[in-house]
Amino acid sequence: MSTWAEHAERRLAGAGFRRGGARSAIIALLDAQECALSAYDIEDALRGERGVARASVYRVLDDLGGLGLVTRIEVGQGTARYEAARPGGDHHHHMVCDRCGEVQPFADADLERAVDRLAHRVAFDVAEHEIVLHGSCAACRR
Amino acid sequence: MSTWAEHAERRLAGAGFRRGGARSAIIALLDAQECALSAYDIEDALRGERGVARASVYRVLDDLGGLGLVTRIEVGQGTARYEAARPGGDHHHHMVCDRCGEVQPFADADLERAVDRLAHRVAFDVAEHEIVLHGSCAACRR
DNA sequence: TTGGGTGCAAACTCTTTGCATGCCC
DNA sequence: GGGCATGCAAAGAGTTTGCACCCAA
Repeated sequence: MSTWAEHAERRLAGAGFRRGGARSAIIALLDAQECALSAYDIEDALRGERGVARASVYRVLDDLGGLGLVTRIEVGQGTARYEAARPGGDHHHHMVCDRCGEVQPFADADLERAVDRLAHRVAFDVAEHEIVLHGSCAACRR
Repeated sequence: MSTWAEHAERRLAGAGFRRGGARSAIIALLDAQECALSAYDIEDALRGERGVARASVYRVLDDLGGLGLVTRIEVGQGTARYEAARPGGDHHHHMVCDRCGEVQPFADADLERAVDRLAHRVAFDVAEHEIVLHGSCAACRR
């Protein structure tokens, strides 16, 4: 058993990447999150401790994405979000509050089964799926 | 029984909008589509017959979206797509080929039921949902 | 020492906004 | 004639790229 950060660093090393301060900081940050962060969130969160250039944020996320270590989600509003792709059962999707922009994760086995069944029926080689619920969160609904 | 274009024009008039050539052209184009178009697709398709400025494309799509007449979908790649929201049973979702970018619609009653059941269980007022399958289309898979 | 990793700044893409003109009512 | 609809151009936001410097190997 090891953390996702360790797993990611190992995979990167195995893929021929060198180590780097910016990348390690981003990986550690992602590992500590419960839900997806935008590139700006990441840049902002790291501003204090060491600072990472925006370009590096995108480059690192792209590298991690290429190895399947992070998942990129689009919740609308034109900003992509990224989260650690932990191996094994943490598969989940997102609810987005269209008023305040909050993003909350949820998981539903029924839904996953329905997607799996569907994936076998279509003329598409389905590798991933993304489900986004839009609406109002408890605080905004009132 | 009437076309979606007529329906849309009527709703716009009812909401206090005036008529306009650019908007009618966009509405007619959307009505003729089977699947979602990007803003660029729309500008491009209309270039010959009358030409519509990019700004107008976005403004019209925004107006239509505000009245619930079009659905905006995000399939990744940072570009939004829009399609006519026809009242009644044409609810569907999309499969995106990550290699060639093709977007294909699909519908699945099982999936819809699972989403509906889920929507009742979560601490969110779910208004809409979007499901995107990523993978390879038949042509790219080979 | 070598080449990948990073920072900075500029470029790019998609989208929105400001303002002047034109058309619907 | 009045005011929304439209076109054009510039501004914004998010993301990508070019290039020089730095650091891991």
